[in-house]
Amino acid sequence: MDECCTVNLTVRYLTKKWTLLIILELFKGENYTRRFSELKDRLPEITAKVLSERLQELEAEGIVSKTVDASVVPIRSEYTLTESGIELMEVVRGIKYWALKWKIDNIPCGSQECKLCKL
Amino acid sequence: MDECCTVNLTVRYLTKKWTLLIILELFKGENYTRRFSELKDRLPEITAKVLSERLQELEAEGIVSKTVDASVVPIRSEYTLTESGIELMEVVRGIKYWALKWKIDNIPCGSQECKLCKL
DNA sequence: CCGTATCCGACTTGATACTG
DNA sequence: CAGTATCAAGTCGGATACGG
Repeated sequence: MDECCTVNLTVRYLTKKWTLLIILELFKGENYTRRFSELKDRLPEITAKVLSERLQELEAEGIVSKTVDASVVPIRSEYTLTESGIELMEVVRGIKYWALKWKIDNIPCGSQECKLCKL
Repeated sequence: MDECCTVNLTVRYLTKKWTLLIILELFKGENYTRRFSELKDRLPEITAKVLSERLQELEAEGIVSKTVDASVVPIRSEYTLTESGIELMEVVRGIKYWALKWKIDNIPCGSQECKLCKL
């Protein structure tokens, strides 16, 4: 599979755990931007370790860009969806529409808007 | 995360390794149907164990239906995409379009149609 | 505050072998 | 052909520690 096509490769990293949910959280931020701690707060069960790993992977793929303002204390770092990252939201929306159409009866938080888990 | 909403839960199992690629292979079969060995042949690096596990999960989710003809030797079993499964192709298409738009230069097999990996 | 590093246990996936 | 069993390897989660 190492020598396979782009689409296959793309499925591989987009479907890594947390990746799509991180993209969704960035999308919901002002200017498609969120800070590390904001992401961590909004994805309550992710660990700093995995969040850090995923953000680096997304940056390497050109899906997320990182800016650091070291002139302030404490340091302020922000992660922003790139143009390609924003377009990935179509994939997340596709999953959401499908889930709301076919799995709506399973919603434990009682809302199609998924307020509880901020989705 | 165990007590989270449907969309979140849906992302969780749709993004398990191989799941989307299995759905794609079924979609490409006649009548959205393929046999176990066909799937295995077309997903060259999947193991029988994982393929079996994923198909059972997809069946449990109502995405795939299974039919077995035990009257022939060897036994013939077929897996077919349900209506909801067919609609999941929109998600796969979304990923494919995105990949072809943003990652086209990385294609090692030299084809947008991904002939090498049957994608 | 924003991380990275490490260790470790748990869960997931992979490799191989082996049946009806 | 269509799987299952077993065991090894990889990935993820959780806690903790540490540095910019």
